[in-house]
Amino acid sequence: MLRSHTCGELRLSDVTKTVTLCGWVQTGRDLGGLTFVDLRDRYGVTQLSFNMDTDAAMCEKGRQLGREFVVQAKGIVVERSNKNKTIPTGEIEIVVNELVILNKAITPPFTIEDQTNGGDELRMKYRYLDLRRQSVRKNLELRHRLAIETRNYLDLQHFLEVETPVLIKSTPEGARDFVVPSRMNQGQFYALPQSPQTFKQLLMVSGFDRYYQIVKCFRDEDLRADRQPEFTQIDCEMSFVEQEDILNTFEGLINHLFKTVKGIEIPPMQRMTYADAMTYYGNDKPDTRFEMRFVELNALVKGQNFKVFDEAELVVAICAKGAADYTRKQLDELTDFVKRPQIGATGLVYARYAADGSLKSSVDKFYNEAELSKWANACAAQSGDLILILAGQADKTRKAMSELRLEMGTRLGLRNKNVFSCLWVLDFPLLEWNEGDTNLLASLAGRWIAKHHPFTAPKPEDIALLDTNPGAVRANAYDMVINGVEVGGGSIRIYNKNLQAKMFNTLGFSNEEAQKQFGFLMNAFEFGAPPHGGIAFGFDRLCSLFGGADSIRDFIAFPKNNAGRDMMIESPSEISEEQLHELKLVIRADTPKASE
RNA sequence: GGAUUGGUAGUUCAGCUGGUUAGAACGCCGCCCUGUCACGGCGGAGGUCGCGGGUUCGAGUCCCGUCCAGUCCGCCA
Repeated sequence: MLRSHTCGELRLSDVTKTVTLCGWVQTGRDLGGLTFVDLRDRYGVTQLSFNMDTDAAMCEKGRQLGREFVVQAKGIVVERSNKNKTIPTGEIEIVVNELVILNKAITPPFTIEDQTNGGDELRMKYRYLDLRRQSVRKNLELRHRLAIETRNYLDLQHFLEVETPVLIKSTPEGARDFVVPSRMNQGQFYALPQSPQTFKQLLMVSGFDRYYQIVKCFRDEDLRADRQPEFTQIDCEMSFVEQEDILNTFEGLINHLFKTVKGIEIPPMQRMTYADAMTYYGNDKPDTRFEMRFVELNALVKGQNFKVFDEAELVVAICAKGAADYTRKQLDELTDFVKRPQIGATGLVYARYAADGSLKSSVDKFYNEAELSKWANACAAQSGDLILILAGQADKTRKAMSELRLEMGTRLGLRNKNVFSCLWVLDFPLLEWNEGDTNLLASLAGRWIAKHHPFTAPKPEDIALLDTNPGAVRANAYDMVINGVEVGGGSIRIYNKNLQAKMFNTLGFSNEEAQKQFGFLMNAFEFGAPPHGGIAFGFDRLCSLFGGADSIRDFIAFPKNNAGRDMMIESPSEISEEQLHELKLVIRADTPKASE
């Protein structure tokens, strides 16, 4: 070993010891006859001390050290005369008597400190330097803890971690696949898994009745702050269980993680149906840290010659507690907010329930105070509150109101990152009608597609609806939502061959297509498939939530940017003619669509 | 595919309705400084104002295009 101790462990009790430390030079302070150097490693920072009076040659050497030099320093631990209470090693310093520069370093493009001066782009390009910063390293340490505690919990519950292949087969459902050309099978492609879905179901057929894996998944879709093209799931599946068993088992996992990693006991999780989530929050992943539920006002506002409300399919309100003193400027800001194209509302109506008990609205021309007080009643508004109302086509209005609700939650300080509100959303619809948007593969246009995936079991009482009203069929599917973030989701699977065939039928697969795409799974199910179900958690999102951050990138050692590029290694990149030739691939200059 | 914000020194940014020599802070280099820990003091170097075109007597500033980065919608669970 080149060192006897780390830079984070020496204390007053170690005084007089001769130690050898290795690390990077964080910074130096040359006071003339006296020079201090902060030496940093993963574990902390320890001050090296050089004195012109005691050892002029060594002091001269200490002065020569530049930022990020890698050095080995041998010396004696002494008590500082001036202690630094802000760091754990602040009561001691090392009087250096041997100093080896293991490696010089050029000046880094940004300062490697907690308060770095580096912008995101630069820090991504030099990610290996950014990772030297304590704040970034702490995020990866948190990720490590969560992974360890996940394994501890699932192991105690007799789950078995099994690896599944990464080079698999492309399927038409769900997200776009990343594909990998096969050299040995020319003209054919592997796909990278969007999740190990089919494999974990096959493991159930094999009798591994409790499976999990912390595993990379790949989806070739556009990215966001909380979406990466490759991301990590805690993927789980259980046999001989019902929905309730899964909910309890994984509520247990989340409880365990909060307790062991954050030291928080969380209350029993709330549960809400998808239908209620949409009605009361306009969102299938409501942030339940605060109430501010939707109140539908249709019955109270119609027939007063206010055209906007009269013609609206839905008139919906939220009550912002204590916001009646919002200024005209603030209300205009909110109006601008909802009118942004991403939100899509055409306007915002408000009613102030002033502190003096009077009610004033932006539509006083059409509604008198008696009518406004009915609104206030419906919203359970009290004096001092502000009622915000949107109207229009139901789906769009709910979506816009959901955004407004979150915005108001933020403005009113109701979204504290240290408060955690966990929720199960249940009874998702089984199917979704796909209009055939421009971006989807043409083959999927104008038919029903699975909201979760094609193996999700419908609720037994809804099976009959598959023939008459597929959109109304509810699934035995569930999402776990924490603070408005969907952290996990899963379902009870279909294990009955006939029901699976019916499902494929509803999804518009011919028997041949179903056989071709999923034959291996359907065949396996003929050999005795146990009733089973599972769940997958977005591990990166869980990390960012526990770390109180909005972006998952800070919790991934080497993330990609929003164009799917790794700015450090500069991938993706072109490959050589030779490689293309070997794969029998030709890059076309133009890219006409398959349908053209 | 779309909306939107930004791109000026190594870095983070300022730079007004277009105006003559483009600034600050941090960092870097040099000198001074014996208890600093955001050390302090003095001095210095450092710029293709993302790129291309246009308007103008004159463009960092206005217009068009383009590239890069961020956020969001679509998309994705």
